[in-house]
Amino acid sequence: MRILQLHCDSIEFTPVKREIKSAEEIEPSSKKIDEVVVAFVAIEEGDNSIVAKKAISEITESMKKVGCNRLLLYPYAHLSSKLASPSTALSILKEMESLAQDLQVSRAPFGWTKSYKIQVKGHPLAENSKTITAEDKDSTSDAVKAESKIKSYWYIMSTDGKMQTTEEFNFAKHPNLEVLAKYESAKKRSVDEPPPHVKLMKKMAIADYEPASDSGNMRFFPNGRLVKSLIERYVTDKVMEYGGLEVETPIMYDSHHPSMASYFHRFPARQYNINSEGKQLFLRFAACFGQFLMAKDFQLSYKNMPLKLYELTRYSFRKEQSGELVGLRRLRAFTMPDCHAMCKDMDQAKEEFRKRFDLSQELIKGVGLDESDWEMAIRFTEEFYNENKSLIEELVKKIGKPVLVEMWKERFFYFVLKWEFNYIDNSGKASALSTDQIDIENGKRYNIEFIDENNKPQNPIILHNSPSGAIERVIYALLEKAAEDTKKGRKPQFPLWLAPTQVRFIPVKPEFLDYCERLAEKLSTDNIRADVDDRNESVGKSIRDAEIEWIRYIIVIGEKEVNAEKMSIRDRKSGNVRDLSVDDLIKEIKDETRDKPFMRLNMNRNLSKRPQIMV
RNA sequence: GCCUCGAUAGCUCAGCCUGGUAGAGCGAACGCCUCGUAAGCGUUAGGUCGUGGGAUCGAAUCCCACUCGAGGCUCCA
Repeated sequence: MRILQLHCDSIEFTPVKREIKSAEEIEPSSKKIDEVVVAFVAIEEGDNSIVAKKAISEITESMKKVGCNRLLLYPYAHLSSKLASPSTALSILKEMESLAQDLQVSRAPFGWTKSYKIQVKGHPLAENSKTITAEDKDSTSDAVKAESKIKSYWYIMSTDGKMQTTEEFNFAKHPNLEVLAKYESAKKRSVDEPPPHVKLMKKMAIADYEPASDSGNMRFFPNGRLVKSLIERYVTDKVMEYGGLEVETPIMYDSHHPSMASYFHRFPARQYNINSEGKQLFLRFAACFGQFLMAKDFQLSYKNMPLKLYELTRYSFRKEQSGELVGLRRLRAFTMPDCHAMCKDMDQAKEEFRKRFDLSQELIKGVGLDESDWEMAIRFTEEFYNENKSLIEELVKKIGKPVLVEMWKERFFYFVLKWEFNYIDNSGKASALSTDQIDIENGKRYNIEFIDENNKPQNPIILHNSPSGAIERVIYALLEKAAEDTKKGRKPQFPLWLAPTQVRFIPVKPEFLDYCERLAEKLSTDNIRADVDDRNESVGKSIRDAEIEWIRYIIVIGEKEVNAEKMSIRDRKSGNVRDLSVDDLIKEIKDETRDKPFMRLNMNRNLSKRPQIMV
């Protein structure tokens, strides 16, 4: 965007004739303004809401200096040779006009040939030109600056509810909590090697970077897609069991919709922006928008509450800073289960909050992360704590170990209480998995209303729960955990229900291939992922390859097996070779994967038919 | 976004300091072997040395810019 800014005694302009088809519909009459700053503005390709905001804040600033409060926005194409489309230009001008409501703002009509008379003042600040781009550093808005100023008080709360400062607390028995506390409050980092999951996600043919996309947008190979699908299915099933109603909402929204504009004003986002036909669209960074806009259109009574809407976003987008993107830990496009509960009052919200806490805890264990793998952080305002001590203490008691507390003197965010489970990885980094928040602001912002017992409209309190956190991040945690196992001399493995291959058959000689195929077929009709190494390789080589793929059950088939009831089964978990019948094996696998979703093998059953994805 | 480091065959890496026709292992193709619980043997193919520019008779190697990745800083509503 280019701006020529002039402090004037007066300007008088007259629309003469329409210059373009999309010119504004106006009554072409002359207009004279005295004591005014005129901003001649050319909207350029790539300009967006951020540029508009920045332009207005710069204009406002310089107007303060010259002591003038009256602004005229004057579309002026000739300042630039790479103009935006007229429709975009007009909508950005309108946006600037609405952003400048603190001033007496007016706007010359767009798309008209105008004649004008102008009398510019003669002082040193009277004339000024600006070039404004989205990339400039200064685009961080006041809200972001304010956010960085809020003061946090850090404590550790023990299971008996006792709070000690992080300095007082004895971390001897809680090394991971210490890592989290240091990570969050002191921002201490000490890492000099890449996180091991990055290597593993490639090696195990789970996922990889896609250079043709933007950074942080991953591709998932068949194995990765399978693992991801299973976790997605599991989380969705559990949330629906809890009572979440699954919905689907658009991935992009109009930045100028009143609810969005208000939200951005308060919480400026790092979002992907798309300009299309004059609309400034942004890619969602959570499912909130879609679900709130949907709930707003529902007719709700207190009898319908709590109303629980759920969506698994594929994808949510956050344009994180490039330096912060790592493997599957921090992405720009990610899959986020997001379940909102609209509650009629704080009592109901608190009751629901408890249920979701239990759900999240169950879920995170279900995907294969033990309590020792993660640490809880809980954040609240001082006021909320004083009024709701018992709720907070109850949650800590449920976790059964001390948690990190962040307390704010005043509320800045839209929530009064928030907790997360943080996975602590090999490099001592903490990443949030499950989380829930009590939101007392967005019900009103989005005009979500229900009719209460007294026939009065009310805004609900909204809970924001991601019961597992981003699915990619769950996979990251599982891979980091596997890397840790390797480091400690244990064999790494996926939980059996997530293993891309659960059982592998290896024939001693090609003549036993048919028998292997029949067994694999039998297992797959029983919903077990079994495959066959039909390559002409030595038995030793085939076993080695199966071990490298972390396959839980490896079964070598030869003369002995064909003629006997039992097979010798190499079990990765115990490390032993055991003799089991097919039926006993099926039963064992069924028992271990009970209550978990199943999907069929996502690769050809025969190894010789598979592409080599990662060596 | 800023600072530091890196990018060589499908994968993992050597070569770079000290410029002179591009190397290994794994993987792939083909052939031999027909095998009992972590790598059987041989042959062959495979590389604009991340991209673009510069200095040089000559660049994977020296210089600059960019892209992508890693670590740190910042950020994570």
